[in-house]
Amino acid sequence: MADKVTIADVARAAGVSRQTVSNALNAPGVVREETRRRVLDVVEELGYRVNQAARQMRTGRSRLIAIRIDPDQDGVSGSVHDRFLHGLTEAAAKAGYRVLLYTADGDAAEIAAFEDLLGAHEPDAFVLASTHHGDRRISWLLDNDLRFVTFGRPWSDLPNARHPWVDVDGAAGTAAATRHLLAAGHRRIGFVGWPPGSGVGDDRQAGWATTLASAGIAAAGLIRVATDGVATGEAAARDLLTANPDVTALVCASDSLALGARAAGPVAVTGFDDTPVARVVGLTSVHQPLAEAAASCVALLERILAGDPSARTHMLLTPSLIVRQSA
Amino acid sequence: MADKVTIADVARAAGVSRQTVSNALNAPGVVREETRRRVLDVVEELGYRVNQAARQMRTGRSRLIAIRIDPDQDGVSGSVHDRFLHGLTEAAAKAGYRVLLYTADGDAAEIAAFEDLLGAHEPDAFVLASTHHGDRRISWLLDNDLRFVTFGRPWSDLPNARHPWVDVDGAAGTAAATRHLLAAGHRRIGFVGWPPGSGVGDDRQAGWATTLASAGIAAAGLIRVATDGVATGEAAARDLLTANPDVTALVCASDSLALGARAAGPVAVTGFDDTPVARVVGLTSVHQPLAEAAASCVALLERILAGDPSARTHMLLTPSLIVRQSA
DNA sequence: GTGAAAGCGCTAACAG
DNA sequence: CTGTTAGCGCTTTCAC
Repeated sequence: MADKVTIADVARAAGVSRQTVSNALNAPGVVREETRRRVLDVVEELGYRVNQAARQMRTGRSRLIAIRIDPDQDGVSGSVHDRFLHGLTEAAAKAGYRVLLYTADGDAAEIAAFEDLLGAHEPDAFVLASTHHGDRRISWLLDNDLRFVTFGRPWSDLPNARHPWVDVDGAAGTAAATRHLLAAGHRRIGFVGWPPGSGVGDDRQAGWATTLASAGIAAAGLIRVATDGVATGEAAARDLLTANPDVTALVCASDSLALGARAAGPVAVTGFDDTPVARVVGLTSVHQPLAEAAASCVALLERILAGDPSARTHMLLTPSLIVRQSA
Repeated sequence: MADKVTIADVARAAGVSRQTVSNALNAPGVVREETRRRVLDVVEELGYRVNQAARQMRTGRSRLIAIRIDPDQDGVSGSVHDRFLHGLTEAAAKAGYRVLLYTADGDAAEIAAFEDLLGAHEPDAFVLASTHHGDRRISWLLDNDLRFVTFGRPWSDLPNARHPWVDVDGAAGTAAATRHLLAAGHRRIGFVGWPPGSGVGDDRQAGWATTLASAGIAAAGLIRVATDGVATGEAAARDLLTANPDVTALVCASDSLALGARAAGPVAVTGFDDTPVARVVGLTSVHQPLAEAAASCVALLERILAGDPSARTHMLLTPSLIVRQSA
């Protein structure tokens, strides 16, 4: 590490004042083109880099984006968050931001983490993943007038809940899976999902239900719920198939459930998330465009941080169906 | 967010000087117990938190630990890095540090990232995962006298390569797997691994070989290598079984290979990494204590950052075998 | 266009 | 044990 080179060094070498260097870097229009050039050359030559801490003291901006990292929950779909995180880091870097990690167990703990972080490293924004009904983190951030984007739409309509979000259209995913099964000739298509009330789960179920409905096929009675997991998926699928022996295909709300369903009988099965497991065992699954979702989060954040009020929007991305042997 | 409360506010409220507040927080021994108490009470009451940027300008320490995040490589074992990252974030938080992420494609790019980071956010230390032969990142960090720990031992003996590292004993893992198979009555036990020269792979192979040797069983000719992956694992295992029809068990260098090997014939199989896939399909696999590894990295880093020269050590952790149906 | 001055919040050094 | 002074590197006024 060449020892610390400050703005003063650059100014001296370029024969200008410190302020001119700062302007050349931050307000390109203010400095004569020729001067700017010379300054930038010197910057390059000396390997000068602005010191974030100093800049932050002055501007109050850290160029840091904070996000929580969890232990892979059910294990199988842990890779989803992982891929999102990678995309976020990459997109953030392109926009001149870095990603700061924190952990927290539960909403209350996460809010405490917000306070901690804000007092210490002062991230410019937060990215909240896995939003849920009555998400207190969101109202807290809103109440405190902080900048953030959620990856996941606001499932409960908070009174003042106009915050920017990015999400993947789960219903579109299961709809694609259902259409695929219909095209393959299946007519009795069941659904294995999660207990109602989980936002994400309800959404996925809706995609299946509406697709069947618009195809003029009754779907009633073909639903079984389970907490996420392979064993529970198998049990649920077995129940469903016992009650409805004519069912030939199952759309599942997750790869875990699908894996279980697959073991429950000789039916076509689709999963959700396109996890490594799906790839390995040849499971047809709905793939979420996570890198794109992450990039969208950063794009939204950039506008928000630039003070663009029209950035209080949302983006709903469409997933794609990866067809493999299982269906 | 209660608006920014500075050290001056605390000093005023506590009726002491700014410096005394700073001392109460940073040098507990220097301040009278009663004063310290009062100051801390006020700190609590006002919700004061030290501003990192300001502190960093003074002390030159950011309380940031940087680590690279990759897209899940082969997909299957992506969860390994994920779990490590979670453990690192948690352990770092306990030690008062935060984890900063960056991406880089290749050693050269990563070195450029080091320079960037060091100039801007100035992380106090780096954690390098997936070390490899002739790792130029390590020599660069060493040359620049920077603080870091590697998760993975130094595979090439650099001349000045006395840096702290944490690793999991891969050989012990495959040895445990091999012993398990021997105990189950297997006598002809093959190995499916990666091409030689990969450090990690060679280590895992050695565990299998030495265990068989010390059991007085010849292992020659029972090795097949493949680039990591399910398909390649299956092909390699098929070859091996064709050439050695008496083989009844296979120790594999990864869960991917093991998954493939399993499909190659009716043999007992063990994998490595205890990935979600292994759990789901019931594959016996070697489990790495990643949270512990991460905590060890942080512990080492803490000592290094405290200037403890004896911290230039290493820690080799022992993995455990998770026995499932496959073996 | 360019330069000089001030100060963000903190802590190391010193004086009391 | 406590208080004062100074300055980390940068950018936001404000003169020139």
